[in-house]
Amino acid sequence: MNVTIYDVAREAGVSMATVSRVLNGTAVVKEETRKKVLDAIKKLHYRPNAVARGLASKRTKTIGVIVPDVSAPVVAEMVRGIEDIARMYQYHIILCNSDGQLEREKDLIGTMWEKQVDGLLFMGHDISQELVKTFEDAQLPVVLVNTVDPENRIPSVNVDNRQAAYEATQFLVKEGARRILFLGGPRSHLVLGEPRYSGYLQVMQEQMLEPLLFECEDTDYETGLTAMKQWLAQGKQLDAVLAATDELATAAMHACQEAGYQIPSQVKVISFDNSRLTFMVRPELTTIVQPLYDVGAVSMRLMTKLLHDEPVDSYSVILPHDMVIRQST
Amino acid sequence: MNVTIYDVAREAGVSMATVSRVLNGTAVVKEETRKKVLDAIKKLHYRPNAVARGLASKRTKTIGVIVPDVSAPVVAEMVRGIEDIARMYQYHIILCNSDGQLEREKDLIGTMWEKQVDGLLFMGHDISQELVKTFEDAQLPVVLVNTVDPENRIPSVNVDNRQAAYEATQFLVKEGARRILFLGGPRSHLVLGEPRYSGYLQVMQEQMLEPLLFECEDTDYETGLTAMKQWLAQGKQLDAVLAATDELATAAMHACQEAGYQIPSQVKVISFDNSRLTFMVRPELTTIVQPLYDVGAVSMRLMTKLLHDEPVDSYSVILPHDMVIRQST
DNA sequence: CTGAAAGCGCTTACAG
DNA sequence: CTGAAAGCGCTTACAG
Repeated sequence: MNVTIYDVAREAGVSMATVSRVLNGTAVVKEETRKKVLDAIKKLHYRPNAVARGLASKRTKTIGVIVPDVSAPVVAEMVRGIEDIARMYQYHIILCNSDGQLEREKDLIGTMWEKQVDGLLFMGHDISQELVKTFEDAQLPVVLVNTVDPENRIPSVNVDNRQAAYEATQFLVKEGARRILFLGGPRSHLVLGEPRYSGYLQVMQEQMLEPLLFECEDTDYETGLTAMKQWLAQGKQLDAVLAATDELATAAMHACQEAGYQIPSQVKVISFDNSRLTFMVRPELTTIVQPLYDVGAVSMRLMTKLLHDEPVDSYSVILPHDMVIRQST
Repeated sequence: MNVTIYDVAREAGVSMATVSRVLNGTAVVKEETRKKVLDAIKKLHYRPNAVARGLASKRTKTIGVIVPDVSAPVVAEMVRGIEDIARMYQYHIILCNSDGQLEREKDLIGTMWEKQVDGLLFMGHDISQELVKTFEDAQLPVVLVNTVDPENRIPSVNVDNRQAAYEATQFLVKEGARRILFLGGPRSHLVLGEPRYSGYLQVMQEQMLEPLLFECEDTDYETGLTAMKQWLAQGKQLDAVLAATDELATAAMHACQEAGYQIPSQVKVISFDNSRLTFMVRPELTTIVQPLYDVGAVSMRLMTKLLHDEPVDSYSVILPHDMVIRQST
C-alpha cells in the first residue's frame, strides 16, 4: 500500500480536508497546523496522487498536444516551447502524432477527451468544418499552434506567412531579380502553402513580373531536388528562388549549382524557417525567421490564460517574423 | 453533466459492472446484453473517463517520457518511434524535457509518479547511483532509451557505439588514413562520449597510430567549427576526421575546406547519426547509421512487455548499426 | 480555521 | 452470465 492523504491526516492529527488545504493552498490554515501537516508529509514521504486529484477536481493539469509529426525539426522546436511554458505553469503535456490525417486527428481529439485533458494544443495543415465540429463536441479549450483557421473560429498563434513571403520577394526584386521562382509546398497547406504563394504572387503582380510557380507535393529535400531539376530542365532562365522551407531551398541551391549556376551571383535563394540547416549549408541560406519556439510558448501561455480566465488581448496572435541575410542572396 | 457509465447502464437496463465488462472485455457477456450496452453507448455518445478508470484500476495507460531536449532532431526521431508503438498498444505519453540536469530529472521522475504513469522511458547522458535510487523509489518500470547504465541495473535499448566507432575508424585506416582525428563530444557522455572515443582508440592502438583526440564541450555545429579551426591552427597534418555527430562532422568539413583541404581526397570525414543533414551538405557525409526511430520503438515495445509480464529475451537490447558510404570518404 | 461527508466515474472481487 | 457494493485517493461545499 502506498501512503495516502488519509495517512498524512492521521499522522498529523488533522482531517484529510486540512491536509488537502495546505497541499493546495486553497484556504487559510493556522501556521501551527500547517507545520504539523508539512512534517507528516515529509516524514511519510507523501506525494499526492494526481489521478485521484484529477477525478475529484475535474482538472488534470494536463494539456493534449496534437502535432503532425514530432520528428520534423520545425515541429519539435515548437513542442519544446510548449513544454517549457507548460512546466512553468505546472502543466504536463500528452503528445500525439496525427500525420496530418483527419481521421487520426478526430480520433485523437476523442481520446484526449477521455484522458480529461484541460485543453488542447493543435497543429495541423487544414482546419475543416468537420474538425471544428469535433473540437466543439469535445468541449475543450483549443489553441491552434502555427495553424490557421481561415474563419478565425478558434484561438491561434501564427506568423504572417503572407506578409513574410511578400517581404522576401520584394527583397529579391530590390536585389535585381526579375525571374523569380516560387518553389512551394502543397498549396492546400494553410500555413506554408497558400499564404506564402499569395505573398509572392502579389509582389510579382505589383511589379508586372511573370510569376513562376512550382508546387511540390512535399516540403523535403528529396522532393525539392527532383522538382528543381525538373524545372531547370525546361531551360528557362532564372534569377532567384523563393522556397517554402529550408529543405526545399537547399535542394534548389544544389540543383542550381549542379546546373552550373553560381549562387548568389547568378541565382539568389531565400528560404523559410531559419532552421539549423540554414547555416550548415554552403552558401549559407538567407531566410525568413519564424519564431517557432515562441509560437509554441505563446500558444501554451494563451492556453493558460483561457484556462484561468485571465484577460486575453487577442485570440489570434500574430508573432513578428524577421529575415536573416546570409550568403545565398 | 456528462454522460457516465451509470447513464449507459440505466439506458441499457443493466448494471454498471456489465457495461464495464463490455467496455473492457474483461469477462464474457451474453451477446444480447452486449448489444444492448453497445447501443446505449452509441445512443448516448458515451466515452469512458480515463481518469476515473485510472484511479479505479491503478493503470493509467500512460507512459512518462523524459528526454534531454525534444528539439534535438536525434531525440525527436526517437520520440516519434516511442509514440508510434505506444499508440499501437493504446498508451499515451507524457513528454518532459530535462536538459540533462540531474535535479530536473529527479524532480520529473517524482511528478511522473504523481501522474501515476505505468512506466518511464528515460533518456539521459549519465545514469548515476543517485538516479538509480530515484528510479527505485518511484517503483516504476523504467527503460533507458539510447542511454547506457554502466552497471546494467536497468533495462535499456542502445546501439553499440564502441563497436560502431571501431568499425568507422577501421574503415578510415583501410582507406589509407593514418592521421585520424576524433572530434568528440563530452567524454562524460555515456553514449556519444566515452564509447565512441574508446572504439576509435582501440583501432589506433592496434594500428600503432597516434591517437588525435579533440573533446568538444558540446556536439553542435558552432562548437565543432570553433574546435576544428582551433585544431587546424596548430598546423598538424590530417588524413581523416571521425566526428561524434553529424553537426560536428559538417563543421569539420567546412573548417577543413576553408583551410584548403579537399574532401575526400585530402581529408576524409565520417560522422555519427545519419540525420537528414548528411545528404544535404556537400560533399554528402559518410556516416554511421543509428536506427533512432527503432531505438525509440523497441524501447516502448520492451516497456509493454514489462508491463504485461510478457517474456523478455534481453533486458539490454543492442540494435544493429550500419554505415552509409557517401561522398566524404 | 477545521472536520465530516458526499462525490468524482470508474473497476473489481464477491456472490449468486 | 450478471448485479450490488466497496473502494481507488483525492476535493469541495457545507456546517460550525
